[in-house]
Amino acid sequence: MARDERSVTPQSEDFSAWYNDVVFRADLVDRGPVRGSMVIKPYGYRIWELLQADLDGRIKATGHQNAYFPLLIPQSYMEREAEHVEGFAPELFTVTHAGGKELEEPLVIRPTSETIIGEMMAKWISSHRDLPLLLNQWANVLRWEMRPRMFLRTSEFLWQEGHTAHPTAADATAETMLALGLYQDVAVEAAAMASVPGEKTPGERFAGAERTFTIESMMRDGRALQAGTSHFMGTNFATAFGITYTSESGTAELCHTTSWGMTTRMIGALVMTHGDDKGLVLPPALAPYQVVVVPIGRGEQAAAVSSAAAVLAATLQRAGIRTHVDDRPQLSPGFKFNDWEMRGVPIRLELGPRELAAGTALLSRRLSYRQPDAAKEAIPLERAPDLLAAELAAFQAMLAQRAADFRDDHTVAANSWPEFAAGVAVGWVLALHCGEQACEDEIKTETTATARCIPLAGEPEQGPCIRCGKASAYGKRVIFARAY
RNA sequence: CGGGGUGUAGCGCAGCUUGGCAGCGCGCUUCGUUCGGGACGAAGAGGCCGCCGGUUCAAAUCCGGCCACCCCGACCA
Repeated sequence: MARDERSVTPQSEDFSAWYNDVVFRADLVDRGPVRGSMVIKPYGYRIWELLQADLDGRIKATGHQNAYFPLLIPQSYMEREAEHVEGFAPELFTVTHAGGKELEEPLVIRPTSETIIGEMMAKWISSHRDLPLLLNQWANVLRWEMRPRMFLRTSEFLWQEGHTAHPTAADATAETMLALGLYQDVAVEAAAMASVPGEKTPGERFAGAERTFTIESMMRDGRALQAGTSHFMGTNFATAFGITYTSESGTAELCHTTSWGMTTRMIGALVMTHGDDKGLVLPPALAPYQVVVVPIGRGEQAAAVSSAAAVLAATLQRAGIRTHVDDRPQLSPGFKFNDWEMRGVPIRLELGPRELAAGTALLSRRLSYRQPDAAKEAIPLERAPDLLAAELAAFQAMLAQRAADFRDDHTVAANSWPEFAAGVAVGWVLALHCGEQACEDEIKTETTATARCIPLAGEPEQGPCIRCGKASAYGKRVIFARAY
């Protein structure tokens, strides 16, 4: 391949290869020794920490408390909810030995914690006064995946899982929607993604849930990615684990439970939502470095430039802007420009003798939507904190707008099968569907597209199924797409 | 599980057809010169050629077996 060794595979040539190039070259991740495992490197982990802090704040602000449950779960727990075990059995890691001896009962490494938390909830809840019980945990989970992909599907991943118990179905449903709303807010406000909240069709439901909701996001190859999910369990787990309470009138009642999760997959989603052929593009809200200062100059100039860079960085830090000075002496400015573009830093400031003399810094944006040729711009140093705060806010908003425009530009409403097939090859399709599983399966076989969600905001509409012509279900259009 | 591919220096690869001193580029170390879009020179360091066995005077190379990882589908956050 004639391509420069130092750049990445273009998206248009092979999106999948592009993704791999970027996550490694941007220094987000490395491969672990075990199939499907990953080492999240400091730069990638910082993104996770920022997302985590944002989401954790929202979770706590809505009355949930963090707790931590064990990694190891008795195998028998998994088997108590029939659909749940059936759904997860193929993915389980099982521990059969400990202390050099075979265990009497095998332990599974949690693929998710409904069962062990359900068991504990049953113990902790006895009265209607104990409800609602609003728990969350930050943890790692393990699932044996057939086809791993960095961040998107690894055998071990990090997430947050909320687990709540409520007296009534209405309360639990409200909680399910509340959690979905938190995810949508994080996705849009922090990650600048254009997610669509909706409900999963029955075939796409979580194992053991009565209703599953999702936020679906569009990646830059037109595929869909589930970026967060929230489940209404009804009384399924309460029945399996005996999560009951005594009501005000003294009767024994089953709780209604929920669970909801968002994962390190979000990092992959960020990459595929905003990235381009120069590499990663990070929204300021989640960028480890929002501004990178590149000092330019050697010899006599170096000292003056580097101290000015340090002063500038300190000033910006004080203003709450995550700033980094790239003072690596052995590397040329040009190398650094490319490096930080690869790593997705929103704004770069060049500081050399010319700027020093003029009392300015040369500002360069990682991406300029609708003005791809926008030039570098000199900004006065004394106004840098205010100007950069504004620039970062504008950059964040620009990315969100760009993602929304991209989603809308790649979404079509189809009323015929040819339209459907063509639409789903390049993006999302809104179509009426009969709701039958066999029909969904047929669509998948023919186009590889699946029902992503029934958008909450969809307009009421009835008509014939896009595939089989039977009467539509759900009362509105369904999003179909190829998915990750 | 099906299909394809790859295992040789930290990374990317060549060498294998036709057996004969283990190579190249990048990176790394030291010194010097450089620094406004991926700098240059000189001198260095770095190897269980995936593993096990076989053939041979001699195996990275030929033969047999095994293992691992990657990519494309089915499963999934």
